[in-house]
Amino acid sequence: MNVRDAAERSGLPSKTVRYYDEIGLVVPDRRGNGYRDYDDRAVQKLAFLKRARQLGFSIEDCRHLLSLYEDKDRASADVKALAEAHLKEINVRLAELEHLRDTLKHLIHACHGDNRPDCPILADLSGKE
Amino acid sequence: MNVRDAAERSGLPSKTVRYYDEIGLVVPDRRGNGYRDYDDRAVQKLAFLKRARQLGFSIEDCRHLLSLYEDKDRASADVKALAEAHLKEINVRLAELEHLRDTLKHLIHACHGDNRPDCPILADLSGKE
DNA sequence: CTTGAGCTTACAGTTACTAGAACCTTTATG
DNA sequence: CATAAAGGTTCTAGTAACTGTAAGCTCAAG
Repeated sequence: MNVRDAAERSGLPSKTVRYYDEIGLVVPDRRGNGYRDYDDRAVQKLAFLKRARQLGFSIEDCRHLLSLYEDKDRASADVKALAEAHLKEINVRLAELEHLRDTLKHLIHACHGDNRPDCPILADLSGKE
Repeated sequence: MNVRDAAERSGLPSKTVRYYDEIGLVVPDRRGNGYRDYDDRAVQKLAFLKRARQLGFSIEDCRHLLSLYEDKDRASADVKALAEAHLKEINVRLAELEHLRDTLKHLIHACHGDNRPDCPILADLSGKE
């Protein structure tokens, strides 16, 4: 099937599907006219990628996951290790983001928000600590 | 003072300080030999930027904040609105990240992680739902 | 046969830097 | 005074993961 159909079935934009071909993630066959030709297996891989990307795995992680996915004899320990490393990163990002939110919340609360030029947000940003 | 000193005092890498000059965020004077020459005011602005970037404001937000910071007659309502919009984005990101973490946690827990090729993480990624 | 949709490639732009190369200036030392 | 190290300059390219745009080829329908 053509790229558009593969894109629709996998839920990705066609631009992205072409991009995944370009970087060698999912390389389709080509027809006589040069058009990409995706089969069901390729569409499955694209859908797999969409899900993995949504879960925040990087493209390189995805490449790895895809090869494990392809490999019937892969060890699930490999996959688990990858997922665990990823979870760790997510927890770090979460903590940072929460801290950031608290700081911002505090600043917004302290800011009167009227037309007086005195503003605690700017005061904090300028390093009043 | 030279770029290195300005960088050290503001807590930014000198590369970044030069970059901020290039994009017109903090443009220092130049000496006869072409060297950048930062004064205390410029260093203050750099430090301001560091803090604002740490809080997750984009460069364009920072440009806006900087002009408000410079403007003695700015309305703190403007700053507050910017901060509130930013907080909203952060909350969205937080919710997404939390959801992601829960999914991943669940998957890792369900994965036995030994050498058997059967792996629930890959099963989920392939769209078993 | 023409029109329009859909395919192709290639190149630029996005964000916020970072790395490296080639070259110039200043400062410290023998 | 010569020189070498340290630090300054600009420029280009690379990063992640696409997205947008343009020029041009192919195909299906009327």
